[in-house]
Amino acid sequence: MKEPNSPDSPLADLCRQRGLKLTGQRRTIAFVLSDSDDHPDVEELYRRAVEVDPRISIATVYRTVRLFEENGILQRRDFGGGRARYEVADGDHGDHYHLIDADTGKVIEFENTELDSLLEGIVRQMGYDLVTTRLSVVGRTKAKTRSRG
Amino acid sequence: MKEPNSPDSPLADLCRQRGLKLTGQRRTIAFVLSDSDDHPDVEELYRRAVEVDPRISIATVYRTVRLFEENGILQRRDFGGGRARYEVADGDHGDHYHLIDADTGKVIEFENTELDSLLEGIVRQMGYDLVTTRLSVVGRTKAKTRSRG
DNA sequence: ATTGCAAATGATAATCTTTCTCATTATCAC
DNA sequence: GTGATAATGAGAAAGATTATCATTTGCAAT
Ligand SMILES: [Mn+2]
Ligand SMILES: [Mn+2]
Ligand SMILES: [Zn+2]
Ligand SMILES: [Zn+2]
Repeated sequence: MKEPNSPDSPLADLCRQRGLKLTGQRRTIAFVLSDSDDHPDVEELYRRAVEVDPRISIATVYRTVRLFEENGILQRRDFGGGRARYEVADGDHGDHYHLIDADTGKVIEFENTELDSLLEGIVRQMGYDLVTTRLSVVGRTKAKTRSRG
Repeated sequence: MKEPNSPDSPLADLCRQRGLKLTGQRRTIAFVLSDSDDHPDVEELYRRAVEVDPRISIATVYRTVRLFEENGILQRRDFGGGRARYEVADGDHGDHYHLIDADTGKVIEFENTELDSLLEGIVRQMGYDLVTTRLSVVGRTKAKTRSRG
């Protein structure tokens, strides 16, 4: 019986560094995540993982994203669609915010240091240390022809 | 049979203004909401409503918050606890943001016009009109004695 | 390479929040 | 007050996530 091995990936290495047991399923999910540059939910991750290795269950995908999130490898996002979405907590990708197109649902990332420090300052002034910022803005394209699309 | 009538409230008036049928249950829920200055979830609203009028079901609370939200009377909030929370969309209360205490879960409201216009500007510069801002920050009190609390 | 054991997996049940169904009841314009 | 219409209550159903448990696997020590 041939075992479909996924190639190693940056996330698989991270897995080892954290002392997590590197199973075939985790290698596959790590590979899929490293290969993604969007914000898939668990169902979508499951679809992509099955392409690479059919011996995987959605329960394991749920377990693995939770594990990865607890270990700082993944970030969970809530764009309000009922299901959580995930992206790699990448050091060089950097912290960023999300603009969601109200009509298409498309997610556009942006960074803004002025926003970073403004939020820092507001929270500090209220006597707190900033732990997490949960921010997404919904917008509609200005010059969009509406009403007969 | 005596029918426990809730007093009218600002929200009950809004109900009428929008042409919504003003049932006893809606009057009760409107009263409870007008009486609240926090961010209750549906279960909590249900508890408060039953105090006023036991002839109410949680299904109706769910239906009513949805109706009120669709009519701009309520705002739905997501503070990440799994259930939606609600507060009155009050004109004079004004738009505001939320700081959540990481240790206690307490929700602290704040306004900041600089943040308002910065977000406006960022979104406009990306070619969009700002529709909704979903922002909450999690913070931890600076001078809190941790680790043996 | 084999063994052994703790940990992970797959399949599915359970949980949790929210919505839906449908028979009954209440609102409101007349 | 009557009647058409919409709202309600109770519970089923849906959708997302977590828990259960028998089986399999990774991996450290032999
Ligand atoms: Mn949510
Ligand atoms: Mn079910
Ligand atoms: Zn992102
Ligand atoms: Zn508020």
